[in-house]
Amino acid sequence: MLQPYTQRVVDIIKKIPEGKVMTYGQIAGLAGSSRGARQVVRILHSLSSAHQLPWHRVVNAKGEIAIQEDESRMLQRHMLEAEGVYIGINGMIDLEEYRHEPDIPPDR
DNA sequence: CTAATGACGTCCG
DNA sequence: TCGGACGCCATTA
Repeated sequence: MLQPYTQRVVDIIKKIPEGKVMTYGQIAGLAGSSRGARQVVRILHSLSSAHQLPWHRVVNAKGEIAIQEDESRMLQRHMLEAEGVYIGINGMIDLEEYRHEPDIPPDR
């Protein structure tokens, strides 16, 4: 069993639809800790492969791909473009257009 | 109990 | 506008 907070983060990430993205801070807030972005990072590191998580739909607050490692960074970019998410010349995604807004409000 | 981790966010010069 | 310092915090060791 996963810890409660971890479980909520996982559930939220799994609900991000194709062609949309969410930021770390946004996910953390919906899970109950608006400043828990770093937990989301840890979760992606430890559970992305085991839980069928669409990790590529998670980007930082600026709309950039957060990962530094080149291989995975390009992979993520391709995955997003394949879903119709256009990434600008500076590596920026237009959050106004692609950010996923769940109907459920943040509980904290 | 403390220390470390981490693909972040925000403030300030 | 940009980069660096610092804050943050659930979870694990």
